Amino acid sequence: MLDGGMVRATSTDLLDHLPEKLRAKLRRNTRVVSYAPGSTICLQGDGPTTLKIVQEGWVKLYRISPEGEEAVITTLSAGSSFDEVAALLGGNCGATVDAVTACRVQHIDLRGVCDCDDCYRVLSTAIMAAAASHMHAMINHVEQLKTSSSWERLADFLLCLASENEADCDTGNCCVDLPFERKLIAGVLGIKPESLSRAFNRLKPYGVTSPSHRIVHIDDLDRLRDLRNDGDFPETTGKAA
Amino acid sequence: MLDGGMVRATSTDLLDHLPEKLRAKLRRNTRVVSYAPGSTICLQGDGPTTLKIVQEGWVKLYRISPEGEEAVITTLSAGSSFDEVAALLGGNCGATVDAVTACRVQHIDLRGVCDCDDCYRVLSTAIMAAAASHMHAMINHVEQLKTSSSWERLADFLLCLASENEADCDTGNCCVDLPFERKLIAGVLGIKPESLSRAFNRLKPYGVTSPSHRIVHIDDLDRLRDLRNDGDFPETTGKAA
DNA sequence: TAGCAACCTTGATCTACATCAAACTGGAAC
DNA sequence: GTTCCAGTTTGATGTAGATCAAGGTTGCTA
Repeated sequence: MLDGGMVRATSTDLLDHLPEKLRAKLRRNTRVVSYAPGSTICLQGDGPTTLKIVQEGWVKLYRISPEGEEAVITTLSAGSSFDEVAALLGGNCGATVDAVTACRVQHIDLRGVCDCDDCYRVLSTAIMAAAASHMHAMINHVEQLKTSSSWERLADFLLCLASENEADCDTGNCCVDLPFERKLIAGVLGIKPESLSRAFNRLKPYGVTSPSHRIVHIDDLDRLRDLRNDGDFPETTGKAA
Repeated sequence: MLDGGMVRATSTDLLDHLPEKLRAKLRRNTRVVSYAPGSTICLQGDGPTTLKIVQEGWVKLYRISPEGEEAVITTLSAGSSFDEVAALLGGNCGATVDAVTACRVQHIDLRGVCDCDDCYRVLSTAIMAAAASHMHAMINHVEQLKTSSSWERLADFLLCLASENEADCDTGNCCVDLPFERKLIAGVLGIKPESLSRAFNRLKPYGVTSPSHRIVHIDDLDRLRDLRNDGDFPETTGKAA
């Protein structure tokens, strides 16, 4: 529910629980590439594709619609992977991926890696787990797009970010660093930047303030969480309190 | 693009290319269940779940949001499977599934089926292929929700249905049988029934007419397809021609 | 075939979000 | 610092879709 349309950064990744022997094998097929912000990591349809794991920074997956409009599918950060299944089965890249911030990405060529059934079993299990988790996130995203308003999705997005910085945020107040520009946040939420700005205004009466473009302060996480669970709504015409 | 948010019915299913020996093994773990329209096949969170394959009829996957609103994730028909990965890895059911029409569903218990690595390799490959295809469909759906209007999504939905009845529909005119009630079509498209009704009206000037609630006639498939590719728009105020 | 209930459509109105234009901000380069 | 420019906000207005209420259809049952 509260994934805010964004796959969460984790400290671990898909390779973490593989046996050392297989990891060594994969390491030999790995190319680590650094990307400048805005550069393209792979294009939808490219193939045969590699397994990609974000080591550092943020990337966005997106499509360009026939009308030329960009549809952000999701954003990913360190620990997240993509194209897992396609890499193992010899398929193509499922969406275009751009670096949002400076970032470092592992490209792992899985072709021929799993000549032994044992390897295949272990690796495919890890890959299926990752695929299931992506599926879960996408289902949440669709649910959210179909049932929540823009400010509700924004609240979910902020709560999700907050729960990632567990360090300083369990309950009570909390400072959230926005990982990328608001235009992209708008894209993730499926709205325009102007509407995002107004969505932030709607959350102000609920203790969500923004001392600068990249920082958001939440007075009371539980209050915001309740807002998203109770069906309790902010004033339709609400402005800064 | 043109999947209309709906995973297409196929004559074949996930099991079709498995070796006979494995299929026999799976058959021993299979329970075939018939469902009346409106009955529930499984609940989100149920577990450990089974692999489910629709043999006949239509089912819908959905979630109930905290506010009690139903969000249709997708609909599936004969040949489509769900919960594949969760069944193999011992996870839970990812969404609630209801029978939309009378239908027959295989439930396959995958626990313990793959004691041999060989089986696992073959089965997991088939499962990953199915998972990748679902992922692809979900990405299309998100793209569609974020970039297309209600009538555009309806056009995609109809074109998708039309392409399934390939028999009578390649180009030119074509009759589409709606597989379920319009209220559910609205849910699939992420709009309300009233809006669906108006979306149909918008498509009338483009040769989409409806002699009865369950039948839609498309004068010229290519014209409708062009409409979705060219960025050419129907009149904002368009009514029945 | 009459009656009923569920489904669907239509009209009037309201609201959320988009659009367009203008002003504002804040960080990078000079 | 000043300048610049992209990113952001704000205001005015337009439009798609939601909502609410009423009226049609369709198909089932008797």
